[in-house]
Amino acid sequence: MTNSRLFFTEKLLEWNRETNTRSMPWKGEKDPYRIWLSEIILQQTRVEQGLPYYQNFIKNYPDAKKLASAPEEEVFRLWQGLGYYARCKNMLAAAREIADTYQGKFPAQYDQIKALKGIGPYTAAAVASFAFNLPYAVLDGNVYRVLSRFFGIETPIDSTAGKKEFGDLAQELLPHDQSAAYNQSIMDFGAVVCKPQQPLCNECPLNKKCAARQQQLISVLPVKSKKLQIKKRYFNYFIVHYKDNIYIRKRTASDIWQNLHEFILLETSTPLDFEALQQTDGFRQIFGNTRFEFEGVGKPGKQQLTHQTIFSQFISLSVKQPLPATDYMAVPAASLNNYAFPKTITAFLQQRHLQLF
DNA sequence: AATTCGGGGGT
DNA sequence: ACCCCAGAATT
Repeated sequence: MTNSRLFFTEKLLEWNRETNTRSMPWKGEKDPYRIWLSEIILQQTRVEQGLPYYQNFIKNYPDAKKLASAPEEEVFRLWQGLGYYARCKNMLAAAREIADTYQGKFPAQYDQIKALKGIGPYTAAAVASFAFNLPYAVLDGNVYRVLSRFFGIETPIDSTAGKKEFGDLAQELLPHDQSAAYNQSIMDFGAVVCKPQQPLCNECPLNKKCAARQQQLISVLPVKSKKLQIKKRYFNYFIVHYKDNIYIRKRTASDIWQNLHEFILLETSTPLDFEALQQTDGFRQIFGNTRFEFEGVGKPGKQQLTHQTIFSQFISLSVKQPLPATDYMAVPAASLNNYAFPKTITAFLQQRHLQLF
């Protein structure tokens, strides 16, 4: 252990004891189920955004067995709006694994924890340290930022080499007798003091030995090598009424919003109005020769995702005969709130209640 | 090793 | 616009 590393760990723990006031409902929590649930919800998600979901899940499913036996659609409804829906699917799979293989008792060994669906290196270390005080250092966005700045490491954090370098360093810095407190400290410190923008360097207890501060690298650390490309997509949704039913389906393709539902979708590579849409093959495949009556259009939607921009329009139609389209099902309009929908559709549904077609 | 998976908030 | 968020699974 070098001097600066001892200094780092000691000052961090001291900051946590004396200055850290960040409070969260699962802090100090020892129930591994609750810790796990909070960690799954908080993957790539801000505490403020995830908090109400956490409360709701704990209330509805107080333990792993309850979650494991819950109806899948009900669980997705609770997850609706939180994003990254694979987390929900994997969470259910993990809960069932805990119920079946471990009799509902959360496994206490790192390798067992890590083997559960949806649990990667970060979450395994978090649960192992917080619930069982096992010596595994967490490596999340906060840790990357704090370590890269204090130690002046310019290796890109989104590279294989970076993951190993930062992971090894984080593990070396971990005081094995205080893994829970230390892991909590470094993440809180990154969130409160060593923030992405406008970090509080003047009041930082580490500033004397911070390499980024000494070398004026605060704004360039941590380094990320990849830049993402954003695609534009045009989702034309048809809300087709048949008697009191509306056609929907569950999205299953390897694409966004897996396991969520949607109306009849005609995706186009360019924006098209209703008249132009009717001339496409896709439209004819859906409607065939079925006569339809135009009911109205909803407010156009625009949703910004990480890798794509979704432009959506909503066109309401009514038919007097069932549609030939087979992969959609006609469900009672009043039952729509039993299904989980992506944000762009729930926004439309809310809008529609005000307008009424 | 690179890509893809949401949605919200800050700048 | 762009970045970031208690990352993980898939390709």
